[in-house]
Amino acid sequence: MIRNLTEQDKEHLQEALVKSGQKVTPQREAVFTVLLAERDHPTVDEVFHRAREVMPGLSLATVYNCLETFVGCGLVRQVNHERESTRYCPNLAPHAHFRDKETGQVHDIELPAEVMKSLRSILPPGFDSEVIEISFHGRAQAKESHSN
Amino acid sequence: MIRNLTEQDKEHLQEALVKSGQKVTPQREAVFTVLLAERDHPTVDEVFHRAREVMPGLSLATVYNCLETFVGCGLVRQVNHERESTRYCPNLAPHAHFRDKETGQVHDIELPAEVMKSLRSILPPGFDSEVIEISFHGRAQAKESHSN
DNA sequence: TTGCGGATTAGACTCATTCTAACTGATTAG
DNA sequence: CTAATCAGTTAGAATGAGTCTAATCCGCAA
Ligand SMILES: [Mn+2]
Ligand SMILES: [Mn+2]
Ligand SMILES: [Zn+2]
Ligand SMILES: [Zn+2]
Repeated sequence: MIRNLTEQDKEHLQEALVKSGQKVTPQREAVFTVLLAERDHPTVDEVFHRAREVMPGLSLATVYNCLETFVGCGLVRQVNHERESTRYCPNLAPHAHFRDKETGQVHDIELPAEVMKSLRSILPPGFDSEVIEISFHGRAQAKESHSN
Repeated sequence: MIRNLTEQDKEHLQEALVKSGQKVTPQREAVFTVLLAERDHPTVDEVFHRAREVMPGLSLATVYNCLETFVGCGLVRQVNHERESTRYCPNLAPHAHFRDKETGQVHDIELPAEVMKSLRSILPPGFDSEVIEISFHGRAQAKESHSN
């Protein structure tokens, strides 16, 4: 169910943490493992329950802390749709999100550099944007999910 | 401060409400007036306080109700940025939002049809989107706000 | 050993939003 | 005219995601 981190994933985690002056801990490894295992944009609660299967003592507070830490050092992105619970995404490539009206599932949508550029170009002079969030809402044909 | 609704605005309000089987009420007029008076994407609380100046007995619950009604009949859009309080926007033209990192102010960004089209085009087959939300976050040079 | 500082933890707290149940007031039916 | 109806309004309670607090825990270094 929850595969272990590859050596490469471990390095990725360690490098990002150390670079921002923080430590690799068992809890952080567990939470990161959960995020990489199933890239379905889980909520904090979902991460919590999944991580507990492998580390039963883990607390919800720590899951919040770990995720905040990861966001802070650029390991994951937060994903919000309206006022629903925040979800987390370890996909670092520029991408948009598509939320299925029926299932609630969130899908990644690749974002070509050319589209990014045309988006930046609509900003009037004086506006300088660091982050652009794009989210779609609609129906997606059921297409069995990659078990990764 | 809070200009009254023009005849045209009143018709717009009435038509949208009646079309979805609802009534024009003094509270709804007051809330709508507030939204049109200052197009700064106010939160519910801001709408509440502004509307109270002209209708002191108005309740917060009613402001929530009115805004939900307006969203339901397409008179205004909800605007969310991360998990901040929901804001409301009466601009019905397709547009994106730019949130100023420093001031928190939200600005409308016109969205050319051509950009919308290129966005739709990045959806893989099987994905059908009704709503596309685009939001920028960064710095905007202070440029005195139009007093409308 | 002991001390330090970051990390973890349980539980209290916040606060935007939603829910509930009583009330109001306009309209309709008898 | 009453009375029934019904959408809308209202105050206040409840909800729940997220944040905060204060007490440990623990690896490391003096
Ligand atoms: Mn789907
Ligand atoms: Mn500004
Ligand atoms: Zn994603
Ligand atoms: Zn707007």
